[in-house]
Amino acid sequence: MNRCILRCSHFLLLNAFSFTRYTDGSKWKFLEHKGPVFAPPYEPIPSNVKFFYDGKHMKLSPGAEEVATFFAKMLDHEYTTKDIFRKNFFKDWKKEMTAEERAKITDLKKCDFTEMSEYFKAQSEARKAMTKDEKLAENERLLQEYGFCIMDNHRERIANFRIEPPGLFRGRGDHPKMGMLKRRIRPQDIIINCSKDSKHPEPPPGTKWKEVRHDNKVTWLVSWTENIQGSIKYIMLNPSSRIKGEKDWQKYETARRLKKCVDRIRTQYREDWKSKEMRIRQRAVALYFIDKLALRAGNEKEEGETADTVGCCSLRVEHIKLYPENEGLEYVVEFDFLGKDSIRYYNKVPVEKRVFKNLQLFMENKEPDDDLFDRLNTSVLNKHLQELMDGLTAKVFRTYNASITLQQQLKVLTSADENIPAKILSYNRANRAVAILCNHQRAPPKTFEKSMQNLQAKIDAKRDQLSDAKRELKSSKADAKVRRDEKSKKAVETKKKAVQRIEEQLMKLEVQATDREENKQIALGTSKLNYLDPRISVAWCKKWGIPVEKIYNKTQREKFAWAIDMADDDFEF
DNA sequence: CGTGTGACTTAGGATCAGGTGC
DNA sequence: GCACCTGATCCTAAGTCACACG
Repeated sequence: MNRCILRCSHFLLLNAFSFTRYTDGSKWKFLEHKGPVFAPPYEPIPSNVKFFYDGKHMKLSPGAEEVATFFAKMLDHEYTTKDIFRKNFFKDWKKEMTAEERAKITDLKKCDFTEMSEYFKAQSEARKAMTKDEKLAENERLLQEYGFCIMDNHRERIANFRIEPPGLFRGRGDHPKMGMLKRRIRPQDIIINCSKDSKHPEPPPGTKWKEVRHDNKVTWLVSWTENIQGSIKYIMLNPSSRIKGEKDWQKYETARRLKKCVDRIRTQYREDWKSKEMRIRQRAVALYFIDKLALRAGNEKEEGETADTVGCCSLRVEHIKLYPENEGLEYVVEFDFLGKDSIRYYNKVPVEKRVFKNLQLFMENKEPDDDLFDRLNTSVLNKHLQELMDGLTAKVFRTYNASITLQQQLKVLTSADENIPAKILSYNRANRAVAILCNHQRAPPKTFEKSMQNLQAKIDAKRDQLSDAKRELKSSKADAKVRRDEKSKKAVETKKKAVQRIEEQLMKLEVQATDREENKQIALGTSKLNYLDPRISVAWCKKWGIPVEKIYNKTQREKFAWAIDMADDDFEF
C-alpha cells in the first residue's frame, strides 16, 4: 500500500480541478538528462559485396554507397517498385554521388543492388543468431545511460532517446515524397532543453550542439528539424511519466465534462441545421458528423506536400454520395474517403432529413473536388466549440464517444454467469465496437488464414477428445450401475471432471477463434491506448473479479497506473 | 481573418522477444 | 532443443490544435 502511495503520489495529490503542478504554465522546475543517442556511423560494406551498373561492377564513393545501401535494404519492399519512390530516391541519390558517378549512373533500372541486399539479409540472420545476452547487454547499457531523465525529483523513462537513423522516407499511402533521402542528424542539428541548474548533456567529442535552452514551458528534452517536411521532431517522456499521465487524465476529464453537456450541444446543432446562415448550417452538419461518426476534425493540408487525405472539415463533394432511398432506408449518405494514414473510411449511414437536405444544398453547383463545407474550417469549428464548453475541441467528441461506447457495451455484453474467458471476449467485443466506430483498421496479418486453420484443427481435435471422454463417462456410469461399489463411483466422478475440463478447454478455443476472426481487420490497440478512459476498464475488472493483467499488459499498466490506483468498481465515466 | 510554426497526441507497420508445441 | 507464432515493443509518420504575426 505504501509503495502505491509513493508511486502515484506525484500526481494523485492533485485533483480533478487542478491538474497541473504549476499555475504559471511551467511544466517542470528541474530537468536533467544525457541527451540523445545518435545513429551509429555508416560502416562501409566489404569490398567483395559489389554493386553493378549496366552489368558492370562499380565501386561507389562512400557517400553514394551509403545511400545505395538504404535502397538495397528495401529491395524486397513494394515501395521500391513505385515510380514516385524511385524518382525521388534517384534524384536524392544523385546529389550524393561524385561528378563521375553522376555522369555514369543515369538510369536506376540499370542499377543492380542484389549483392548488397543479400549481404544485409545475411547480416540480420547473423544478428538473430547472436545470443540474447549479447544483444541485450548493449541495449540495456544504452537504456540505463540515456533512457532516463530527472524531472522534478522523479527519475522518468524517456520514450525515444535514439535519434532517427538516416534512410529513405517511407510515407503512408500515395505520398509525393516517398523515397526521398532522410538525412543523418548530427550534434549541430540538435537543440537541448534542460534546466539551467542541471548538469547539461555533453555533445560527442569535437562537436557542438546547435543550442542549449532552458524552456520549462515545454516538455521536450531534445529537438531537431527533419528535412523531408521541415517539421520539428522531439525527444519526450514515456507515457508512464507524470507529465504524460496527468495530461492523459486531464483529457478524459474533459471528455467527462462533455458528457454533462452533450445533450445541450446536440439540441443546439440540430437547431442550427435550420439557420439562415450557411456558415452555421455547415458548422452544424459537420459537428453532427464528428459526433455521430467520430470523424476527425480535418485540418487543411498543403497540396503536394503530403498524401491526399481528409477529415470532416476538409471533406470534398467527391467523398460523399446521397441516396434519397437505399436498401429500404431513407436519406442515406455514403462516405468514401482516405483519412489519417490513408486508411479508407467507408460507411453508409441514414441521416435526418434536414441533414440530407442541407448536404444537397452544400453540394449544389460544385465540382467533385470542391470543399463540401466551403464556409468552414477546423479553426472556426473549434472556436465555436470553445464557446460551448471550456476546453472543448473536435477531438474531444472522439474521446467521449469512444469511452461512453465502451462503458455502455460492457454493460450490455457482460453477463454475470459467464466464466472469465467469456467475459474477456465480451470486453474485446466492447473494445471492438469502439475500434469500428473510430475506424481503427489494420492489414490482416500475413499468416492469418494459416493460423486460423491451425486453431480450427485444434478445435476439431478437442471435439474428438470430448466425445471420447463423454463415451468413457457413459460406459463408466453403466459400469457403476452394475457394480454399485465405491471404486466405480469414483471412476465416474473422475470421468465427469475430465469431460468438464475438456469442455472448458474447447470453449476457450472456440472463444479464441471467434475473437480472432472478428478481429481480422480491426486494430484494438489504438483505442485502448488513446481513447478509452482506463478507469472504465479498471472498474469493470474490479466489478467482475477479472485480473487487470488480462486486459492491460505491463506497458499498458505502467501507462495507466494512475487509473489503476484511482478507480473503484463503481467508477462511472 | 489567414498563414505559418511549434508542441503535442494519435496511428499503423516493422521488428523483436519470449512462449508454445512438436 | 528448435521452429514457429503471437503479443509486446519500437519506430516514426500523420494528425490536432493553440498561438504569434501581419
